[in-house]
Amino acid sequence: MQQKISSDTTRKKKVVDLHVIKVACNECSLHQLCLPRSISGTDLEKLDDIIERKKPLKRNDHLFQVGSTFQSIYVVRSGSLKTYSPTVDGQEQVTGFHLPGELLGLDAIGKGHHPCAAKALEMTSVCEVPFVNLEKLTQELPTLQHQLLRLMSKEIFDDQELMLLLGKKTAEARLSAFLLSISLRFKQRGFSCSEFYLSMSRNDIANYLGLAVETVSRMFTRFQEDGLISAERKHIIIKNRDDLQKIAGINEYCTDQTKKDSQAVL
Amino acid sequence: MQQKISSDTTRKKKVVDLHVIKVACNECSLHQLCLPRSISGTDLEKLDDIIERKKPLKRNDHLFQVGSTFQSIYVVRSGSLKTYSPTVDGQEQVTGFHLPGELLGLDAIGKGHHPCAAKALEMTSVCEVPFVNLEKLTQELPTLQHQLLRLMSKEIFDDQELMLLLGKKTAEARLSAFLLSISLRFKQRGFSCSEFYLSMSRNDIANYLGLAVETVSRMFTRFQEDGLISAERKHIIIKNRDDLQKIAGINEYCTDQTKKDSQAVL
DNA sequence: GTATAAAATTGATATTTATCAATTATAGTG
DNA sequence: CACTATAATTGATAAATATCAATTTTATAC
Repeated sequence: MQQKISSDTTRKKKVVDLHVIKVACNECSLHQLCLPRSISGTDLEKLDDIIERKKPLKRNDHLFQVGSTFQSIYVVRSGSLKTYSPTVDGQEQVTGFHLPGELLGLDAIGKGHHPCAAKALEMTSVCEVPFVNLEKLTQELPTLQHQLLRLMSKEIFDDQELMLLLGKKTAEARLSAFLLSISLRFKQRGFSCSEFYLSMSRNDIANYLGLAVETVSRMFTRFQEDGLISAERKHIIIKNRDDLQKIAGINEYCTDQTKKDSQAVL
Repeated sequence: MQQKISSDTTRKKKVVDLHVIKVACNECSLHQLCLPRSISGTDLEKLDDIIERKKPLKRNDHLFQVGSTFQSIYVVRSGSLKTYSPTVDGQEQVTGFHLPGELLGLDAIGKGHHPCAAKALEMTSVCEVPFVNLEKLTQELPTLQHQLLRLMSKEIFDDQELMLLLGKKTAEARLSAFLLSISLRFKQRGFSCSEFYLSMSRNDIANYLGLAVETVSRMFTRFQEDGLISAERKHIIIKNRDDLQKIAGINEYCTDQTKKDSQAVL
């Protein structure tokens, strides 16, 4: 239960680190966690004190393996990762994609080890937050605890939205819901929601959606023919969001704020 | 942010309630939350103080509606519920089933309102835990906070297992994974894992798994013909767990503890 | 740059699953 | 108990998707 991580004495001075984090984490989901409005200067230093920067991961590097002991939660700073579980027949099943500002490892707190592996899809850097330290700190800072609970709740909420996605019957409904989901997540981090790069392969997408690669490829082609999107390899442009939403057949993923609000009411 | 619930003065005496809860919650997931080993007698009273018993729900009664403001998390004491979201075309999509000892409402903490509705599948009773009180109490009791985080993490973990289920390609893989999942959950609560009653309709199952009702029905028939299960209406007997697991094609849901352990190691 | 490997696309076919329609079984109600 | 509505099953057919095979494109290594 002792953490070796914070015994690292070669770390740069707090103040400098903090400054960098403050700037870079502007659109990060940990932003709320790291820098609640009400937090005081000394509290902020305490929090900064427990956050580590991992050295960047290269494509296909693992952030953690299946079954590895849980020590920290991670926030994607840049790049992206996929999480996956091994299946009986030696294949892997992709369980999620993690974009900048999103969290990894929350599913491991309960059991003490990671139920899935996390692999970088491209050059990726993450922040590491040793959990024992974070938990200790939440006892001192009630706002921090509240933020942590909110973030975990959001994770549960997001997972359930993805279950809605995977519960869809047709391949086109799944793929369009997937694309809208990615689009929304980019938007939430301050990126364009109508134009973005998919870092994951068609194979990963197919695996994740429970479809054959060929089907996914054909759907991409069809969506292009129908003028719904432009897909140049990994470069995606959403050209007709409305129709995509109709195909997805769910009101969960709409980026239109008015719709989202009306949905929230009863 | 004020809670009207605890202003109820007609509630029975603490000590009596506590006793009942202690006995009945033996196999409840809130057991860990309610009654951590290290908790002292007075702390226990404090905790008991914030737990409410709702009056039992009849079949098709709602525990909460979509969009209703979040106030409490709930634990299923007996019976069962389904959660579902409305889709654009006026249909509903089932997002989960909740068996005795399982939690509801954790997905609502972040946004402050319930993203899905919860409806009783049969006569059902739940415990209600007003969240502001719980959160306040965790500040006093570090063990309680730890348990709460563990439970939320477990929820995330469970959701991801279900995503594995829904990501499966074939109908038979989905249904067998579903049955094994239910079986495991019953086992975890101390019920039989080889014989149980499904409280949800075939329609709900199909909806949840992203399949047509007819397909689900046919799969039930096929599984019976193959001697995998016995399905007399809602009464299910698992007759050949090994083959079911092969069909499910994943090692996540195995109830065999040895397999589970070996899986945990890298 | 070329060679090689990996990823993505496309086509043809077989399998699976949804849909439509009808029947049977079950549960709820007066 | 009969009556009604709902749920579940079964069969036939159409539609969707997986699989197999081949090709093209892109990425990576040398």
